[in-house]
Amino acid sequence: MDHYRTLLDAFGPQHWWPGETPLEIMVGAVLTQNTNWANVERAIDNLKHTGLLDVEKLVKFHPAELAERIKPAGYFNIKTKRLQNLMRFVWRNYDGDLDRFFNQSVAALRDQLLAVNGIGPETADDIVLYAAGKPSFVVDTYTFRVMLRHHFIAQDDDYDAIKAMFEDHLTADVPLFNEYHALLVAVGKNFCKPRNPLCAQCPLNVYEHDPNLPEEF
DNA sequence: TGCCAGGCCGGGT
DNA sequence: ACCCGGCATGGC
Repeated sequence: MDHYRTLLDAFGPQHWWPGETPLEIMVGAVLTQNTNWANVERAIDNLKHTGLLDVEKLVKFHPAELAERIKPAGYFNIKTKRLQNLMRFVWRNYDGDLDRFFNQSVAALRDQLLAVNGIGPETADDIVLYAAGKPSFVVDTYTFRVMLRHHFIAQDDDYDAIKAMFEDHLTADVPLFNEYHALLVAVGKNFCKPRNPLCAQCPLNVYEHDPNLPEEF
């Protein structure tokens, strides 16, 4: 918790998620899988400007045409399938009504998301936290790297173990989970880079970088 | 120019 | 139960 305070003081509020509506956030969560956010924004802009940011339209749009729109985000064929899988789930089970979809417990919502092919733990948590506004802590590669570099986790700790570490030590507060994850990404981008750790300048400079870690960590 | 970016799935051991 | 290749664009 004091680390949270340290990061907030160092970086300031991050104002995540960088998307406006719940639907836009869901789309962004799928498109950003292993992908630079700048590329995702181009893809989302293409969808916006052609009026495709709509559950029913995304379900019914021709896959090849949709793939063309989201091309800048990379992996466009597989992401077309994943996006349409997700939209089809909401369309069939909730008539495309996101408020109804989100109106259930965190655990139930997360489980439903995970059952959609193409939605893994991070994408599910992105959607639960940032689109639905429910407290589910998000773990991503930045989180993993920052935590490992600071010896807060072991190299073989899995997603759920890391997620549990945060959730066990924090109150289930949406603005806190929101900001904390965004701040960890800021640390990762600025100081905990692979092959180029800038530990000495990092606000979390509480350790000596371990040269025995694999370079990508 | 090669490496990287807010993962996940499916097939092979 | 792991492990690994595949998926693809744009920026530095």
